[in-house]
Amino acid sequence: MTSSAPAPQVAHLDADAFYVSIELGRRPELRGKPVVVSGSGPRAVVTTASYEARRYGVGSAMPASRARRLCPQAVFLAPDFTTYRDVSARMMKLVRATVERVEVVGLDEAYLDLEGLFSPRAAMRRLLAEIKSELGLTCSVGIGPNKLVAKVASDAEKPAGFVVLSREQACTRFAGHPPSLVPGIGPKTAARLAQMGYATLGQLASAPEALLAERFGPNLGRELSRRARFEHDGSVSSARKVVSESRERTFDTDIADPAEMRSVMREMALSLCASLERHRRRGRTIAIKVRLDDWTTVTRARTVAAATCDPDVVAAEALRLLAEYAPPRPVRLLGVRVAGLQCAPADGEPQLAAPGALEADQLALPV
DNA sequence: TCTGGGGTCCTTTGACCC
DNA sequence: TCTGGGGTCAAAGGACCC
Repeated sequence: MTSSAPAPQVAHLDADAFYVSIELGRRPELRGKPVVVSGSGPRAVVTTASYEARRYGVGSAMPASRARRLCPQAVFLAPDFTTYRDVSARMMKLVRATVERVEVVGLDEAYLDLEGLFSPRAAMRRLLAEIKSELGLTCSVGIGPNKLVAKVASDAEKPAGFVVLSREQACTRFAGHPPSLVPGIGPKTAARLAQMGYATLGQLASAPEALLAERFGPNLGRELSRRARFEHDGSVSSARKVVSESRERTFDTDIADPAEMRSVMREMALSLCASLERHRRRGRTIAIKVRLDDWTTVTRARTVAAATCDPDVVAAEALRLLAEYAPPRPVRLLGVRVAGLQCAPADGEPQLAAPGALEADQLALPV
């Protein structure tokens, strides 16, 4: 490398087995044992598994019933999101005391803009030590020239990893890994790529971009090609706008009784509106989601004249949409959503129309 | 093996307007 | 009058992420 401008440095900080670690903090007798945080119903899934439980094949998003079969001796704990949110807030406070620009992604991870830091690596080491001593949590860190490299690097040596890579090093190191290693390439896209003969990031990186564009559309095609080369120019942005809020519920057993569906829908609309009200949010688009017993998922939406968080309006519209769809089979999930959110006007003030002047950004895949 | 909940964003399609 | 193109908006579906 010669005289190119110094690459911006980004860190990705990711708490290891976050929920489980918090639980172990208050139940130290469980340390070293397989521990699983999951719901309790027949259709619950695993939220987090300790590394001991992972050795038995237990992993996130797996049905809890299967986790129990794989590891019957595991201790199953119900999630306590109130505490997790609290610990997360304390962790992010420590992060912000170290770095000015922080992009929080979920409760347990964040991107940090290291620009301007005197000694980024030393600063990150100190931050890790602080998080460990104050909260008892171990984190993994990835550092790279962009968010994509940082993210994949932080995942590479979990738990307690500390991996610094240039873009070129990332390309070399992960060339033999499947494309799904990269965020934004999920199972569906990975399967299509595999069918085209691109089973590794190295192969994908040398695929003709025109071919990818033809198969996946110009935006995603180009993005796949760039990601395979670990190119990414999204910046670390502290402010994200909430665009929708929802409630949904999966039933322990499917329901077929319309009256029961209406009752659940009403209940969720009330809870949703209470939260919208609390956050001074209103939205114009009211949508429902219905998942049938055969897993087909249908959404229906209607945009109303004025933004609202009125439970009567939201519930009535949701019930109307449900009646119009009239689920033809038993239902396993119902949901309600309010989108097109805007902040409520100050009392008595008329609401200005949203400018809607969003930047024409590049394809906004995660990372 | 039988798949949560809460989100974001993209693509496609169709309506409507100029 | 007919046709086409472009822009915008809304709806629906789907992929993906934590």
